[in-house]
Amino acid sequence: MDIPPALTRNTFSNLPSEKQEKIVAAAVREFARQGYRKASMNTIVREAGIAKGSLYQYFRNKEVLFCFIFERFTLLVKKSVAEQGRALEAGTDAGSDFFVQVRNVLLAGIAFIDLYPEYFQIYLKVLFEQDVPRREELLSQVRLFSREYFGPLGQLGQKSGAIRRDVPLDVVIFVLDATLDRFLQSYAQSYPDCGMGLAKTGRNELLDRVNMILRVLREGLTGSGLHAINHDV
Amino acid sequence: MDIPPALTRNTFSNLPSEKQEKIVAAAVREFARQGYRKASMNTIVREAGIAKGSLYQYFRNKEVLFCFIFERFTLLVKKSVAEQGRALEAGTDAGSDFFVQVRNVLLAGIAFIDLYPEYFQIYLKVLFEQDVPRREELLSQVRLFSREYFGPLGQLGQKSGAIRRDVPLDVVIFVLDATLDRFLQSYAQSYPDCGMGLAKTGRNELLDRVNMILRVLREGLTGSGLHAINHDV
DNA sequence: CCATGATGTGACCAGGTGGTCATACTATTC
DNA sequence: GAATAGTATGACCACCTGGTCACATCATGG
Repeated sequence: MDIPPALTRNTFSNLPSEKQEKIVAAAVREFARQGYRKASMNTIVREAGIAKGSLYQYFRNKEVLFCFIFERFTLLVKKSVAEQGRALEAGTDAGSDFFVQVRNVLLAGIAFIDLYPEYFQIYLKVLFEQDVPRREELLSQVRLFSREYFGPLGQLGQKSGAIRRDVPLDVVIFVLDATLDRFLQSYAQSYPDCGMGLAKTGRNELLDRVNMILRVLREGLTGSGLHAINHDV
Repeated sequence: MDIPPALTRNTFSNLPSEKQEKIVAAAVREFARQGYRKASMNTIVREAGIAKGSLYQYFRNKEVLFCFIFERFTLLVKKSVAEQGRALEAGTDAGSDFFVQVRNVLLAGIAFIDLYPEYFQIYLKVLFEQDVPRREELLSQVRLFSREYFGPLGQLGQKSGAIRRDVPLDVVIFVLDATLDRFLQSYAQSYPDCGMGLAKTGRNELLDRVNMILRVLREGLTGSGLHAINHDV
């Protein structure tokens, strides 16, 4: 994504170009607050304490700057899931229960938000904005949940009998994706007021919520398995 | 909300001010496509085939125009739920099963989108935009699902035993809201690719999906009630 | 047919946008 | 110290935004 210059000189100081980092830091803040379109290059420049011309020496234009940052985001995501994968291997429950895995994905998401709240905010903004330059391309590189992740998982679940087989995989994934996605959104911001106030609660209550949501996904909203009759709603 | 003028003259023709309607129609299109911020008054004026000054004679500014349209939307919503309420009274299942009611809400949402897709699009845009002028105030007037609607319903469900009591009402509402909301989003647009292609499918398949999603919400993702052990995920 | 007041019009405004470029500066080399 | 190349700067550009206003047009009442 554009060759950030000034990396050929190496005057011993500023190896990874401290100026570029200042720009990126300011840009991340601005994009997280405003989304792509509303973010102002002037503001970024001002907040970075830098001249406009300098910015455009490092990043050809707004789109390039944004893509650079978003690619950082996808890198951080990949790093995170890799770490989480290793953590799982270390534990005993590699490839264990379907819902344990789902829970782990959700917890990984929470951990990511805790670590990089601004980057996650940018991701959300892209998700909701319509005209980010290379939106589809960028999003396809992350896709935290969704088909690619839950697809195989759900398939295995259905095969092993952990997941009911009388409901198409599509629907399974849809419900999972909708719930988890919304949960993370609620966690990351105080989303359209339905957030249950997640962001404020302590660690324990949060885990409680996670467990209860998973229990509902698992067993449904009706208590224990005394349904079976009247399957057509 | 600003007194749209030209309603005092009444030259027999254009009773509800045909010009105003032209403006509103163009504005609805534009806001539905672009959301509040990105929508351009110039475009609206152009598409309405009208001079800029004229627009500003009917609506003091962009905010007023938008609020006028959004209030139309809330009116349409209220009309729709009222009609749906009457339809329910007519049928036999007034105040019946919790999930039947949830299903009805969802179907009402689908019907609304079919009737007024552009207005629903505007609603979605407001939901996802951050800096719409009187966002909170406007949204609070609709709130299709969410606490106010599902709160009492869920409470009754828990009391009657239709809904499990070992999960807080908050969580019940959260899962319901997340799933239904996302479903309507998927229906209204081809939402971030997880849409199961709802918009394209026929009526029957759509109802099928609805039923299956409700079944999952009801009974959970694991087949029939053979869980009970290992409640802590 | 004119006078009056409401409506319609588009050139115009200030302000903000992303982006440019001649210039100034600074570090390196000879 | 002079020459050279890399970097920093901010005034400036064209463009677009929401909004205004002096003027033209029109329908009406006398």
